[in-house]
Amino acid sequence: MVKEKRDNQTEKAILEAADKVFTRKGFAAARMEDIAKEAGINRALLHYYFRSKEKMFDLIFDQRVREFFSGLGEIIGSEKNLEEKIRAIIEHEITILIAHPYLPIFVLQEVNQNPQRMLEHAQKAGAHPSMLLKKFSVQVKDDIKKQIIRPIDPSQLLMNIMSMAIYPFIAKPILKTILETDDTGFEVVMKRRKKEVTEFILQALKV
Amino acid sequence: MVKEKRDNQTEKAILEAADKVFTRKGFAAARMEDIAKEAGINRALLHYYFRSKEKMFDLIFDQRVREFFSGLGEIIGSEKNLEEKIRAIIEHEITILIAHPYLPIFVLQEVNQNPQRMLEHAQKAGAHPSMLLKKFSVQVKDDIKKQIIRPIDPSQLLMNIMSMAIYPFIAKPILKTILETDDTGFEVVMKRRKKEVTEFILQALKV
DNA sequence: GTCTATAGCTGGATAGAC
DNA sequence: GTCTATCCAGCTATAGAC
Repeated sequence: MVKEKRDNQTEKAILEAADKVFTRKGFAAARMEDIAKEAGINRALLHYYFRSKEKMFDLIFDQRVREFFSGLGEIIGSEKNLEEKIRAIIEHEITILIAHPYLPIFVLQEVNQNPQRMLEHAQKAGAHPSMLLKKFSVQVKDDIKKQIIRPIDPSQLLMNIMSMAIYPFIAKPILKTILETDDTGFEVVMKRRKKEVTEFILQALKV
Repeated sequence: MVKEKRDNQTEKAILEAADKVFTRKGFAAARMEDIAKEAGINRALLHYYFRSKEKMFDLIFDQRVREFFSGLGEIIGSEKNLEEKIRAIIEHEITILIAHPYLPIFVLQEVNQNPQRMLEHAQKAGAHPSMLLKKFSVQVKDDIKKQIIRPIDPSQLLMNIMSMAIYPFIAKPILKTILETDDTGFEVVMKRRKKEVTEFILQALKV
């Protein structure tokens, strides 16, 4: 089967447009027309390149899930000590989310509607999520025993770390109101947040 | 204009069904047919009672936004000291969210798609959100000056509190996988979380 | 490879019988 | 007040010209 050669430029434009529209609106509210307009082409061409809305979405979603979980596995699996890992996770998560503020609400919204799908995507993406916690737990318990940190449930600690890094981006519109600021100001607050959250966690763990 | 008497039973059933479907799927993905089936009636009757999908949604959404912000204002406005307020906020938020786990993802998803709307609803609901932060800030700064707690940016502290209370419910499907548990187990973890998070925060604030 | 035109379906809303 | 039947807009997807 010979495949016709495609204009890479168009394909790329479509993917970018699809990403924009899907991440902002979610699957159900996104319209093929929106994507076409964003890409500067017409609807028919979308189908020519990607056949169906679902197929397009799966491509984007898969990529975004990887991004959402990216790095976390490597950091937890690395040889760093606990404090270094906490620093690295916060730094990594917030940096990614400043660049892609719509990422968590998009992924979590779709995951909530179809928990099944996430598992498939996560497995394709590599590491099984429950392994993350196991590795993390061992190290935390070890540090507790050595009295490097005070006693704490490792899963609760991991939840705390992820919560403080990710939630503000999900609540962004609310926070912009509360903080009386705009996108630029929000970004400044999030940058400052890296240091603030790290300190907060380390303080909470002191023996 | 005489209004015909309506069967309260049906209206209530519809509202319950609408709530279920809207909170699980969001506005765009929800179908009137889904709601009708859930309520054990047909589509036409939905329109008879609530005229349009949007009107139904607004009713539900308004109620849910109130619920989402409920209590927070009273707690922050109360005469409690900071530690008591932190304890009360965590207790209150997690208790509500155990009863309505879909609440945050629903509200935040819709708010992200239409930030305008939230402002209207929030104002109808009473207190303007930025006043919350101002009140909280005064108290935090005061406690810092008195050396009751260590120095910290009040908005970052408020974000930390809200993040740790709310985020796990948004990430519930992911957490269920990571923790290798089901709905019941998740609830147990969240109940334990009340104490864990409160301690975590108070530790982090120690001078 | 890209466009216009249109088929075909889904889902919100209304009319009208009971 | 509740149902069946139907309308109509909006959307995905395809056919076919260029």
